[in-house]
Amino acid sequence: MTAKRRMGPENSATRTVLMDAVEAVMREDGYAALSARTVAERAGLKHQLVFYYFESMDDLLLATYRRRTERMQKRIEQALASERPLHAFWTASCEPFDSALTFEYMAMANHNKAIRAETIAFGERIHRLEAEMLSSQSKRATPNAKVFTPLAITTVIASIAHSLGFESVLGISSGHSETKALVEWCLDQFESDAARPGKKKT
Amino acid sequence: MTAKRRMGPENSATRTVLMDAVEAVMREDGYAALSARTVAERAGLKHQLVFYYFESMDDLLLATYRRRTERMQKRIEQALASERPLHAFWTASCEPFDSALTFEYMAMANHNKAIRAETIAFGERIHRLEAEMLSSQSKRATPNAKVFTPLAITTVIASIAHSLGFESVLGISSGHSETKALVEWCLDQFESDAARPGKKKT
DNA sequence: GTCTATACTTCGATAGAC
DNA sequence: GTCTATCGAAGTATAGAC
Repeated sequence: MTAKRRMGPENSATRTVLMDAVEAVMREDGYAALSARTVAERAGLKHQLVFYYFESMDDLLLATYRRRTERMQKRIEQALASERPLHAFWTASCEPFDSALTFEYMAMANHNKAIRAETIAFGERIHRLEAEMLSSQSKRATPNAKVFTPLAITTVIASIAHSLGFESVLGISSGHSETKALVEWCLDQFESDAARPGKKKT
Repeated sequence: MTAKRRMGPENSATRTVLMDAVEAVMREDGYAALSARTVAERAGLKHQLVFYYFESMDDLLLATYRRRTERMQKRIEQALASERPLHAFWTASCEPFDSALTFEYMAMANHNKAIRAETIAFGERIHRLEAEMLSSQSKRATPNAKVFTPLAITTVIASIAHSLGFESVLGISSGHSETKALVEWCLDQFESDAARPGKKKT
C-alpha cells in the first residue's frame, strides 16, 4: 500500500510547520481554501514539498487533526482532574481558543471519512472520560442526582461553551453575559462554597 | 455594477431547482464540494445555466442561505408563540432537520463575508425575537428570575439542541438521553403542564 | 431557455535534476 | 531536502449559436 514515491522522514520539523500552516489557513479562510499550494505558501515552502512529507492532502489533514484532538484531550483531562472539575471544565471549554477551527473540523467531519471517524472516536473518548472521572470523584450533594448526571452536566456545559465561542467569533454577543451568568450560577450549586471567599450567593 | 451578461428572470422555477441542489450537495459532500458543475449536475442541468440565473456562485449561495434563514425564523416564531414556548422551542430546535447543513453554513460564515453578514443579522434577529416574545408573555413563576432570563434560557436550549443534533448526525449518541432528560426536567420547572407539586428549588 | 465552445486559473500528484 | 517542469482534471465565467 505504500507509495513508491520518495518520502521524507516522519520526525521532520517541516512536518510540524506544514501542520501549523494547515490550521492557519483553515482559521483564516476555511477548509475549502486548503490546498497543497495555499498550505505550502503559508509555510514558506513550495507546494511539492507537501507530497514529500505526506502521502496526500488527506493524509496531512488527518495528521493535523489527530494532533489537535490529542491536545484537546489533555486539556480536558487536566480540567476534570482539578478540585472543581466542573468549573475547570467550563473555563477550559470557554477559552478563547479556536472555535472557528472546531466548526471547520465538525463541518468537515460530515463528508470526510477519516475526519469523521476520528471525530466520533474522540467524542466517545471524551464522553467516557467525563463519566468516569466525575462519577468516581463526586460524592458531592447534587440537587437531583437522578437527573443531573455527570455526563449530562458536562454535555450541557460543553454545548453552551461551544455555541457561545462560535457566536463570539462571528461577532454576535447579545445574551452572552446573561447566559454565562446562568451557567456559573448553576455550577456554583454543584461546586461551591468550599474555597469561595466573598462572592454573593444565589 | 450589474453584469452585461444575459440573465434569466428572478421568478423562474429553475432558480428554485438550483437552490435545492445547492443544499443537497452541501448536505452530502459539504460546502467544499460546491461548484457550478456539481450543483448543475445534481439539478440535471448544464453548469453554464448557473450563470444564466445567478450572477455568480456566491450569489447563488447567498440566495439559498437567505431562503433558509427565512424559513427558520418562521419556525422559531411559531414555536415561541405557542402556549408552552420553551418546550416548543426546544422541540423545534431538536428536530431531526439538518444539523449538518447548519454546521456547513456556520463554518462557511467564518470566511465568506456575505454569509457571515447574513448569519450575524439572523442571529441577532432571533435573539431579539426570543427576548421580546418571552418577556412580554412570561408572568411565570421562575425559580430565580434574576438569573434565568428568557434570553439566557433560550440560548442554553438552542446550544444544547444544536450540539446534540450535530453529534447525532455524526453517529455519536452517548449521553444524549441523559442530557435530554435533564433539559426536559428543567423546562418542566418553568412550564409545568398543570400543577407541579413540590418542585425543589436548587 | 439551453446548448457548444472557449479562456483562463487552480487543483492534486508525479518525475527527475540539483 | 528542495527545486523545476509537467500532467490531466476541474474550477469560474463569458460569448454566441440554436
